[in-house]
Amino acid sequence: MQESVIKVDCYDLNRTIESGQAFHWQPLGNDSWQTAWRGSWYCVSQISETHLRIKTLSEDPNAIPLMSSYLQSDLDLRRILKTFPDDPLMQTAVKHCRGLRLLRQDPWLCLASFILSSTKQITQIKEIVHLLSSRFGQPVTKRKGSESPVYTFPEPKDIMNAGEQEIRKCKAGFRAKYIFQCASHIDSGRMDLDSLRKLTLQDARTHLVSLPGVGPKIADCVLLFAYGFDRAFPIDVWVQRVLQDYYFAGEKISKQEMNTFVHEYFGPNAGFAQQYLFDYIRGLTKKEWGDIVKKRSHSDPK
DNA sequence: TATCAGGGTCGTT
DNA sequence: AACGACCCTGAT
Repeated sequence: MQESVIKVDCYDLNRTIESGQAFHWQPLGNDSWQTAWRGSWYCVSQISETHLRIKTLSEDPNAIPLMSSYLQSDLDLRRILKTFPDDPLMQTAVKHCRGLRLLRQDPWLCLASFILSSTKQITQIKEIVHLLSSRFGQPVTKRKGSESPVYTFPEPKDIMNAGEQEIRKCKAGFRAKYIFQCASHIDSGRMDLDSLRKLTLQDARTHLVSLPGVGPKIADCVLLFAYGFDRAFPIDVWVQRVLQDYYFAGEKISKQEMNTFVHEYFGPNAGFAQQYLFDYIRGLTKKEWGDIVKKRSHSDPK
């Protein structure tokens, strides 16, 4: 067992893991989460405002640093927040999301997760990821034969061997075909996810969008949550609502204009800002959101 | 019981 | 650019 306590500044582990960017973590007590990652069991706990603890059964001497990198625990969050636009909604979101970070995930798991995400709720996405892992992944236990194991997410090869019908049985629905086809592209070498790291945002995006079942939104999620392209800005139903209702006050606008606005307005860390807006408004009632929109139209008519 | 929406994409007008 | 199809489940 390897164990290490790492110092952090303004890191909210629970909020980060539950913010709809990663789907393969399981709660283990109040402020602890476990997962199977890189073939081993891992547990991350928030032990104070300023410290996280990482435990793992991995023998890899780099296991802890790799998990730290995944957690992005040494990122200077204040520096990021300073670049956000100074409008009431954004600043309220910043207060609400205190300690929310972006993770740096594995491209394949991230890609598969967000293919599964289309018109699904976050709890459903987690369930599908869990079903796929428990049926076609590799079991990993904290102690031999004790508690119920956690499972690694299946590799593309495992998905291929399982077959589309079995993927479908994990409640994947029409997404099963896409997962299967993407696995095929990757396993055969027609798509090399690692090679995308070296590309520009636009080039990497073009490659991702060429995959079956991957459109602009899912591509942007992978670019942001796995590759760390800070300007990638996924526009899902919630963020679309924010842009339409709040920033454009109901005014009709083309996708093109919207992308231009987002890039210029939210700046170099647009993706981070997007996640804050997403996490904030997702928790609001319809009425609360309506009130915010109303207030904005009084104070700042466009 | 019926309808809607949930971190979309694809193929067709 | 707009629209239905695609699977399926929980909430209203």
